[in-house]
Parts: sequence; structure tokens; C-alpha cells
Amino acid sequence: MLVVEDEPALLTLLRYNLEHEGFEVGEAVDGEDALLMIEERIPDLVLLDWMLPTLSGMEVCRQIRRNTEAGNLPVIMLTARGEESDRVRGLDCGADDYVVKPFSPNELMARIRAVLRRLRPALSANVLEFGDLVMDLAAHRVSRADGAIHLGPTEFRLLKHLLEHPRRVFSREQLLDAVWGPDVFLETRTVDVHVRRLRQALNKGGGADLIRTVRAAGYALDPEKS
Amino acid sequence: MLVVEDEPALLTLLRYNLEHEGFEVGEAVDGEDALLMIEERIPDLVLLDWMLPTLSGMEVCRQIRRNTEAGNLPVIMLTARGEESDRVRGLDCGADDYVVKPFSPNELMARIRAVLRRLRPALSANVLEFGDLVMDLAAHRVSRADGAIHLGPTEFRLLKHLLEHPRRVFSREQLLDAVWGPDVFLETRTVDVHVRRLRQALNKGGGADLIRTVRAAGYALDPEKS
DNA sequence: TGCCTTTCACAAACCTGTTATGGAAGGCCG
DNA sequence: CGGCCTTCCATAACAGGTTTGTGAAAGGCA
Repeated sequence: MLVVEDEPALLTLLRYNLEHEGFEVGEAVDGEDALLMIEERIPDLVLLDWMLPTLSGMEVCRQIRRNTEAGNLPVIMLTARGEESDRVRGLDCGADDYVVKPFSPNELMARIRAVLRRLRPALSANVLEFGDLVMDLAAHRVSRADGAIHLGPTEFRLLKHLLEHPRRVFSREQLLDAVWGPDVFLETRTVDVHVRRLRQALNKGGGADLIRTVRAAGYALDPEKS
Repeated sequence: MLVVEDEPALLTLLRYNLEHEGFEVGEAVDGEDALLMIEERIPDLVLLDWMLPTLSGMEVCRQIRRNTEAGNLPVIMLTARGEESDRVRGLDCGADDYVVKPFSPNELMARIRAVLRRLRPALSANVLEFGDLVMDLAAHRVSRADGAIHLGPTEFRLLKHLLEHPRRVFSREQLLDAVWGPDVFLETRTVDVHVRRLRQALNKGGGADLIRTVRAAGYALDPEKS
């Protein structure tokens, strides 16, 4: 979290409240400073005063949006100007929210939470991860260590189920129930074959085997050797 | 865009402004009505009055967040209550923004644009882009790598929907609902044919195929090989 | 008529469940 | 401790089935 504010008293107040909520707080005192810090390390969110030395908050916001790396970084504008035309301009220049001074710390925190809640699910709600393995449910894609992996429908469902319960061992019967459905009647060995195909696909890139075979019990997603 | 508001005058005002900005507007007059309409077809955004018959806006908002399908639907609360504790509660129950009556239409529109820009960059612009593909909604034109592309009405709507949710996989049923409307009764294979024509048109210039087929799942706009 | 949409039929691509075989792991007994 | 045996698992190949691509034909609508 980066706070860009040139008034020391307000900066202190903000830092106090933010740290109290568990955020790591970085500070910048003018617009150029802020852009440099963002360049160096992209924060989770930027609190941006409207009136700043060197570069106005609005200009900083525009430059953030123009930058591809940090382009969708959440920005909350902080300002003494409460007039409507300013508010419209603030939002239209790309800020995600706009808080008018004087504000109550509680309201600001609520707005920060709201903005973050909006951002996080968009990035992670439909994604399952395990180690370097990533499954994007919405895009129906699996990748590992930046390499895309192609899976057939059954292997996809199988991996999804394993990812939803990492490290847990499932018997072949449990996997048949969970992945194929409760009404199918298949050889339990069939599971072996699909596990093999899944392993083959997952390890194509050369990583360690992520599926552990538990003799006489079943399989689990778990990279550890024994 | 769904407007949930029990005061007819305000509803009319909102509809006028929203349609003027190019949104399709649906209406609901109480909370239960709203939830039903959302169930049936998920809108791009919900404008939600705080005080409603049958179910309060806050309760509606909570239920929306609880629903997995519509869980990250953008919600803007609309309310006469300007007190801080209410604002905090409103935001914390999951609303993405909170506008106090009386509000100016301009500010509301700016906030809507801000929220949409965050969640669905696609919907706030008049131009949809994906890679070298460009769709101009206003001019109803599509082009790729500087070559104009002619599409029939259905292919246009199909591509528009895919562009609004890039990389996401849609089943044939979902596409029929979203592109043809919720009440049509067509063969799911009809989608294949339109996808094929869309592909043909898009690839005429020789570019890579932008539509990914996901076996047993559907189609997605996504250029990577898989 | 001309364009667009929908359906159909067939072919191609791909996926799936099964089986056969060989190898590994663990237990039992001398 | 070592050898043998049993049980379990990994692998490969295959035949059949399902899903998708494709071309064409029939029907609608302006």
C-alpha cells in the first residue's frame, strides 16, 4: 500500500490506521516520487492526494493507468475538493474511488476494503493453485512454471478435484465417485490410467511429480517423496 | 444493467440517463424481484436502492455475494442515508460503491464508469480490443491488423460477448443464452456453425486463430495454442 | 432475390475404458 | 538376512465411442 500525501499530519494518521489494519505502508511526498516508487515495486493499492507538489494527483493517476505493468493498480483519490465536477473528473481519470477530506478513518478503511475486495476476486476467485501449478477455472486452463498444459476433460476434472483437496489421499473408488459421478460403473484400474495421463501431462515440462501414489490406499496431490 | 428502485420517478430518471450512455436497462421494484431477475440473467451491474420492499438492499447485496454465479457482479448502492456508519456498513456488505441521494446524474454515471472500468474494462469503452482485433461498438465495425472484417449480426453479437469476457470459456448453452437470448430454443450445435463462420471471417487476413475450442466445455477468445 | 440463420450428415480429431504385460513393494518364512 | 511369493501399480497399445469441424441444403426475412 502506497500513500502519497504531502501533509505530514495526515500522513501519520493514515499510516497509523493502515498499519492497524495490517497493511504495509510505503510513503511518497510528491507525484514524481510516487511514480518512481510504483515503478520500483508495484503496491497493492495507492492512496493518492489530489494536490501534490511536482505532479498533481490526477496526472499521477493518468500515468499509472498508462503504464502497462501497473495499469490496473487500484487508486483511491484523497481530496479537499468536494465539488461535483471534480469528483467526476477524478473518477474519469481512472481512480477507483474518491474520498473527500475531511474523512473519517473508518470510512476510508471501508472504502479500501471495498476496492480490494473488488480486485482480488477478479484475479483469484476462479483459480486453484498448488506449488507452481495453476488452474484457471474460468479459462479452463492449466499451466505450470509458465508453460501451458493441455488436459482432456477427464484429466481436467480429476486434477480439479485433487486441487480442491490438496495433500489428501483418495481411494480409486472415491475418485470415481467424485470425478466421474456417483452412478458410473467402471473398473477401478481406469483411475490408474487417468492418473498416469495426468502425470504425463503435468511432468512434460520436467518438474517433480506432483501426484503421490499411496500403496493400497490411492492417490494424493503432494510433491513430497515418501 | 439492472436498476432496483421502488420510486417510479427516480427509476425513470435513472433509465433515461443510463440509456443515454448506451446501457440496456432492466428494472426491478423490490428485492425478491431483483434476485429473481439476476438468477435468470446476470446483468453487467446492479444499481441497488437501500430501502426496498420485501428485502433490504443490503440483504440483496449479501445474497448476490453469496451466489457463486453472480458473486462478483458489480453493485452500487443508492441511498438517502448519508451517515458514516451506514456508508461503512454498505461498503462492508459487499457493495462496490455507495452513492448518497440526492445525487447528480453526472456523478452517478462517473461512478458507474469507474466501477465498470475496474471489473469489466470492456463495458466502459466504446471500443473492444483483443490483441490485434478491434471492435468499434458505435460504428458497428470490426477490424484486425488494419483489415476490415465483415460479420453478420449473429457473429457480431457472438464476438462482442467473447470480447467482453476475454479468455473465459463459455459452454454452448451459455452462449445461446447470452448471445441469442434466454428464451430461444435452438440446437447447441448451431453455435458451432456460427463459431466456424466467425473464425473464417477473423482469420481471412491470415492471423492466428483467436478462438479456442475446449473439448466438452465450449469456446473462448484466447489465442494461445493450448 | 439476396443475405442470413438453422439444421443435418458425414468425416476427422480426439478422448476413454479396457486389457495385457512387466516391474516394484512389501510380507512371510526359512 | 535373503529368497520367494503375493499384491499392487505403471505403462503401452487398442478398439470403440464421443465431440467437433465442415460443407451443403433448406428455410426465413426483408
